[in-house]
Amino acid sequence: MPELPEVEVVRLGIIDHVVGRTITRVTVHDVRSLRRHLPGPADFIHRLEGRTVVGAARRGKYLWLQLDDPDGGASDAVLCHLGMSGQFLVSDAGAPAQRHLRITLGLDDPAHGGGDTPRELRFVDQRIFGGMAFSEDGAELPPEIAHIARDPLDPLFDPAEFASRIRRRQTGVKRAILDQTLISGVGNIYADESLWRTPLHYARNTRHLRTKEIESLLGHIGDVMREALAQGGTSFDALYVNVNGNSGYFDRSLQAYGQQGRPCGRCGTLIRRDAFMNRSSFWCPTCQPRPRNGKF
DNA sequence: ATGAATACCTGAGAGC
DNA sequence: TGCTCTCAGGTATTCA
Repeated sequence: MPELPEVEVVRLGIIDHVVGRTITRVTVHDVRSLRRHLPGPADFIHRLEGRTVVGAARRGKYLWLQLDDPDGGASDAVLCHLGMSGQFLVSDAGAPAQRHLRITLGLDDPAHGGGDTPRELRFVDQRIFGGMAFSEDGAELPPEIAHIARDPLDPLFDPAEFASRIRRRQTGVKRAILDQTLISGVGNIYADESLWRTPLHYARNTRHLRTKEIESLLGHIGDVMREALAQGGTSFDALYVNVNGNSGYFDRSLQAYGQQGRPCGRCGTLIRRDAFMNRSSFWCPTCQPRPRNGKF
């Protein structure tokens, strides 16, 4: 389940394979992966073919390929979201199609004059929660995601503003940190891990959080993401990228997520699992006591 | 405006 | 064995 660290691993994994390359041919295998590109697949293909990728950027869980501006006009982008199951692969053009291949971007390398084996950037996505869209004038920040807050790894992320905004909310703290307009990049796994570390129960009311609790939570969100990124950042092959969004973090370091019935690493109490927001929350009943009256 | 619920998706696994 | 059901969850949309 790609959250911020996994998306950053993907960005780092593909960047050297796409920057400086021209998109020669676009194949849309499944139009559902273009759900957010309203003009449709023909328009998507037309706008991409012939453009050169000059960079790859990210905010939260969104990733975008920055395109050159041949007319000296607006600098466009290809906006991508991995959803639940999205992957990017760099493949030889002749390699057989993957099972859930949705979109293929054929790449040319002008610097090598076509002498190398042609490569493709392939978007594979089993559940089609992710997708791609052409973003006009979106190179710096796609307007489609301008409402998304900066993420905790962004140097311009403002902790004081976050503290101020979250305290004006009247909801559970986990709902708040999953809200991408307050802080981006946090998904269910890192939400539970951060809340366990702080520790805070997921239903604690944002309005009654103490300043120290917000500061601590924010610190742990940043820590858990940096640790996950450090573990995932070394796992991809430099030449044939198969970035599957699995940073390798899951197997070793999770203290709460998916740990129901196992002893808490801090106190030994068995970790519990609750249904929450059509998903699950994992928490330690001793370290993260359930609030009473929605307060503490 | 804010908060909460729902639709969108596929496949693995459980239960019968 | 084959069927039905449940579960995984990020985001846009809809409703209160």
